[in-house]
Amino acid sequence: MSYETKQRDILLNFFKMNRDKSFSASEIFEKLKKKNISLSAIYRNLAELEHFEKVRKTTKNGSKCFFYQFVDCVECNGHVHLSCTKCGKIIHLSEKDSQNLSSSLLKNSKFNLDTKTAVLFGECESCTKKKKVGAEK
Amino acid sequence: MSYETKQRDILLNFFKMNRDKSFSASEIFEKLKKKNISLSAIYRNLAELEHFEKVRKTTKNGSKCFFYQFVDCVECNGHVHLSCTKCGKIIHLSEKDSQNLSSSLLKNSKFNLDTKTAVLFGECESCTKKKKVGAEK
DNA sequence: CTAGTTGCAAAGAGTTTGCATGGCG
DNA sequence: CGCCATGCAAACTCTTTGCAACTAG
Repeated sequence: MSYETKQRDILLNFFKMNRDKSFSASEIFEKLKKKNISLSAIYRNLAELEHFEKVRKTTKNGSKCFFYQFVDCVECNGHVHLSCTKCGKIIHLSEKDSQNLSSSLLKNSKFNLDTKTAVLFGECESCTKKKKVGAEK
Repeated sequence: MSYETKQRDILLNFFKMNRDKSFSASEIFEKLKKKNISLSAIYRNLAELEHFEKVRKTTKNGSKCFFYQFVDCVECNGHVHLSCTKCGKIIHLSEKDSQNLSSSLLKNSKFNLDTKTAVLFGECESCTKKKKVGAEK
């Protein structure tokens, strides 16, 4: 990661404008189509950014492709992330809650949670609300 | 799922002999090579078994393929699973711990954890021990 | 100018599907 | 016998890679 290219900027800007969401490579490609950045440039830059821990690569249950989320801060490595399977929103579990989770797993199940990569899937508050509203009709 | 075929039996037996582990389709294919079951039969039966909730399809961070684990009991739908990224072992978090986790996420982050599909990655007890032994050399 | 980066197209992995054949009931 | 499942190969999707052209420093 030595040159500052147009494509790298485009991609980083995209992530900065879309904090707390995760995207697949092709979603990014679609959304940046007008800006002329090739899919392979996206993949290569994502790999770079992942290597330098600016972006995290995650899997989403059921989906066959990878999702990428911006890791804004160093602290992101210290806490677990929640990911809404409906809208893709990322929720940062507080450091305290992450540690509680991690230590209770260690204590009760002798299991070393990998907080760097752990992602819990579910439904966020607003999507749960939406669903209820829909059901009331 | 109406006929009871040789291949279906082979696959189910394989899972029954390997409880608490998860496998990719090609791993299963390799291990059952001698028994003559085609990859596509494996995929099709896995899909069937998943549909009837006998098998759960999960993703493993970093790996590009799906992993399948046997869902032995109905209760498997009520608790969260831990998966060791080193040896593939599946640990069933107790119902109580699962509920604690789920309800604390709901309370603190307004997040509805999907316990049916949630899988936490990390390292199990024996793999953690092995690592330490290796380091002591 | 030199080395890193891009775009394109081809190659790869994992998974799915179409179709003729074969086996369960 | 009729229908479902199998095996094979081809198709598909997502991702990676090789290479020549391009560009930042």
